[in-house]
Amino acid sequence: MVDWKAIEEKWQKKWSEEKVFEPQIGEKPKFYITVAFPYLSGHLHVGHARTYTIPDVIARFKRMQGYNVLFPMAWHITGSPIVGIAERIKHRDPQTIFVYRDVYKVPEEILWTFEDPVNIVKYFMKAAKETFNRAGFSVDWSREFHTTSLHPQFNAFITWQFLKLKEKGLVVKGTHRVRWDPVVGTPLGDHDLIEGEDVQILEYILIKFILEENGKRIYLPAATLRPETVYGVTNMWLNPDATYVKAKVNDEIWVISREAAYKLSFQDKKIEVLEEFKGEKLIGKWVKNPVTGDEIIILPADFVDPDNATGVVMSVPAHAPFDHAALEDIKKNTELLLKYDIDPRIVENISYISLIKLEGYGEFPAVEEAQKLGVKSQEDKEKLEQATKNIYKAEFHKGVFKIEPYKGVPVSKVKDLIANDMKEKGIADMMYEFAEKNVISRFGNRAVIKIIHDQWFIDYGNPEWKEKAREALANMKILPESRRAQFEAIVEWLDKKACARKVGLGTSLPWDREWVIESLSDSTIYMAYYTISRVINKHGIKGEQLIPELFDYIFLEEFSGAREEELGKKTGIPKEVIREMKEEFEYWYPLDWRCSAKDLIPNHLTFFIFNHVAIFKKKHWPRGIAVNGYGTLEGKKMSKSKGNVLNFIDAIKENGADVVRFYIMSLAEHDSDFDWRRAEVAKLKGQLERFYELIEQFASYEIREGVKLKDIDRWLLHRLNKAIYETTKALDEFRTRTASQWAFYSILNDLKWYMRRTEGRDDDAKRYVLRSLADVWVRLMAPFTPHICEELWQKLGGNGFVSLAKWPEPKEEWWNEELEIEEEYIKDLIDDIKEILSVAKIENPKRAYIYTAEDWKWKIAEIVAQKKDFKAAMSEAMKDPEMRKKGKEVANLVNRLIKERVFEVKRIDEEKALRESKDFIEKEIGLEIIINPEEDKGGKKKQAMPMKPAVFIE
RNA sequence: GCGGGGGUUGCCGAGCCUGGUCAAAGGCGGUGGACUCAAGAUCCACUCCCGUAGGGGUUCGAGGGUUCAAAUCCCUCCCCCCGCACCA
Repeated sequence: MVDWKAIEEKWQKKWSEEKVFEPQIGEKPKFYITVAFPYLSGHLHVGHARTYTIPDVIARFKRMQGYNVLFPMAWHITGSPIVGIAERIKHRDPQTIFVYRDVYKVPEEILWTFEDPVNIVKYFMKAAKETFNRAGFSVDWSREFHTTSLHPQFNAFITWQFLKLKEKGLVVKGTHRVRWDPVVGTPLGDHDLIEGEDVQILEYILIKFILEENGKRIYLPAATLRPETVYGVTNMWLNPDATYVKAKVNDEIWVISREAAYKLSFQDKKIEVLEEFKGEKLIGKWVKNPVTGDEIIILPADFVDPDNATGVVMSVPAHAPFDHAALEDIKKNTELLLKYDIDPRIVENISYISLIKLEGYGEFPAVEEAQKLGVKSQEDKEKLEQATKNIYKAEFHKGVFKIEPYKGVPVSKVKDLIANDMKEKGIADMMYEFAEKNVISRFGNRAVIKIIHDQWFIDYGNPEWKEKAREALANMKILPESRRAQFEAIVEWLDKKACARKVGLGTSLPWDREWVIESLSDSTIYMAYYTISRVINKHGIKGEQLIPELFDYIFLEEFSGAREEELGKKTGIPKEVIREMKEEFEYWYPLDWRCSAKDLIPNHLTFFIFNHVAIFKKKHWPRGIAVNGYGTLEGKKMSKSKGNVLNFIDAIKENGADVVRFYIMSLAEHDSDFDWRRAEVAKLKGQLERFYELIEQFASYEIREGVKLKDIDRWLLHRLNKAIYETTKALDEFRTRTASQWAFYSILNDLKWYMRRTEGRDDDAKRYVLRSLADVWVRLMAPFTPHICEELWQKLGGNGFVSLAKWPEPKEEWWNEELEIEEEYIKDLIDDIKEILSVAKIENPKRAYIYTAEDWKWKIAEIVAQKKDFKAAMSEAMKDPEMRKKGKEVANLVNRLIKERVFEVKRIDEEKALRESKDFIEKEIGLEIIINPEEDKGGKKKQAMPMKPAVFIE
């Protein structure tokens, strides 16, 4: 049995004592890799383990390749969730207590101290650090820090960052729409909602139809998502039973539903209700279309929902199935019309106005679609929904507008064009509305949409900035490369991003102290801070000493003794120390790799690019991003609220760090997800134990010089070379799964085969080969399973730490492609014979006769491989008089080889290979074999082809 | 709706970018065998269908197309997952 825990503790202690992972700047080429620091509202789980193990494996790999590697870590505690948790603990919220006591296993006496958010942060920072140490991460802890004003030095850095952004005009103030609790008076984030987290916010265009009343202008703002259809309005719809109001809206008089008046009061509208009445009051009146000037009649419609947008709807029956159905219904309903004193002939005479040319449809797509789906009346709501969806989609994507002045413009473009034109002329307004009704805050109130002012934004929409971000991205490596498209799309799409709020932990905006910089905005360039963090920690530099000018010098200016002198005086930091910081930054920057899980692509990782290009010189722009996928647990998504979580630390305690590391690395690659299965982990543990025992055994073998190797020995060394080559290639691209397959499984399988092939042998050659293999294998595995590899490296008598040992490289003299082909040849032959035995059901087989392809067949194969064409190959072959003698046979063979496209031929000595492996083949198939006898048994001889000998079994 | 990514043999998951060597890697599961007093572990074989000589047939979401040749390229359709911001 392997004592995982003892081995892990032993080596973790040694690494730490000897500061193996605390690089000093120097002459060696540097390699700087970071990973998104964790937000510490709880323990890390095995999904996180993936994100952090990848960069560690890469760091270890590059370190062994001779790079000076920096892999630092810090903690993110910015934001409101931790404050919210403290709040909920204080109020003894059962769900929160369940998560912290039962899922995260926080001891009771500590749990109650969590009423203070600072204690939560302290507890989980400590826990996370312990977890990372116990995972064997090669982190340089001398650079550790955490965010927010609780860390004055980092606070000073973020202050500097925001001053820079402000200076460049990239932080701006503006208005913004938010989900809002109208009772409590607070913005609502996703986690503040008990219902409706994913409800969209729609932007309705309000088109102000004009109602003349006693010579006064009153507006009926019809709400629509299709402003272009204003040209096809035939009538208006109001719900006769709903309550409407006449209200003073800013300086105009509007008629809207009572609900709309309430909602609009949050959207920059000063509302004063003058009068309330039922919709029926306006039925039968006439209003004027502000765009076309048409006079149209207001008709009654039950389907108009006063709780959606303004409750005022314009009717476009040619292009809106609902309007069409309702209009046809009402045409037949003379009784209803008479009730409102409307002359039925007026309605009868309403004619549809066609606006959009749509391929596959005639004048009135809505009418056709309704018919097609079998709509009988406006009561067929489901069918009408479907028809609306179909028409909307089709017209939007394929429709062409046909009314001047927009004739010929695609609907997808004309929509915004018309809306903007109307807004400019003051005949249209807009209104935000939820796509669904039930959006409920955690306080139990129905949310509204509010427009807030004075919000600070980072202006990612700035065109010059975008251009620089594009440039940086184009020059970066993205892994996997297939994610680049997403990055590009996000860069284009990003616009103003609110960067500060009034609650939570963080750094204050330097020019507006009541605002706290939010978490996605204070985590974009901290990789630069790591470079100087060691010096700051070492010399105990205080936050107030880190003045903006000092950061300017370190990060943005050229080396200057005079500046250092000057800044030394200003800050009280010795100028040598300032020089040290400057050197660290210049040495380590730019960052080589940024790692994170894929969920951060649309925000953090892209902000990371933007902020770097905004602040730093081009030579310091980041070089690469690698993203990874998530993890599930036994096929299910991990969810702490359901308790379905495996904490990283618990996984380590259960299985050992090396097992967990290797398991996670071997499961999935790049951005695909992995699934943690207990049974498989246990299996892997067994395999790694066997690995340990094998190496231990091989360690006792001496390497003797000058041993004579057999083919199969050299075969194994060749395969080992290949494993080295492929592992290295995979790790260069962060493909940990492929790498682990080559570094472990491939070698294990080859070793099994080798043992089978050499059963009974125990000689110097075998011992030499196995010992050589051990030496390589341990180093290939070291990035994945560093602890047991250190232990094994010691047993192998290696120098120093395996963590710092030289990464293996293929040995020129070990390559032997031919042997690999020969070995495949033997395997194939054994398979063939076994198949014959099973298919032919030969009774009592005694021996197998093997015939290899005659020399001329090889020659023909080589000619075909070269010529790749029947005629050319034949004429080449016929130059040889020997070949001419068997012209027909040659032609047949050439024909067949061409047909089968056997264009890659590497000649081996088949008979030699067979004789070398004769005993083995006989043992495997349980028959005597006779190689190339004189006699042509069973007339099979002629069937022999290159690489495929003929076989006859008797 | 917008944006990104997918649908592969019982399951998970490679391969598809650079068409042929793909019935399609690897793992899991399953079946049989070796070992063992036995179990476990380990090792070996098989695991789409058919087949008394190493072969043949039908597959890679659906339907078309390009090609001597397509899981791989093009078009159309269906289905699924993720993100859409002030939230870490």
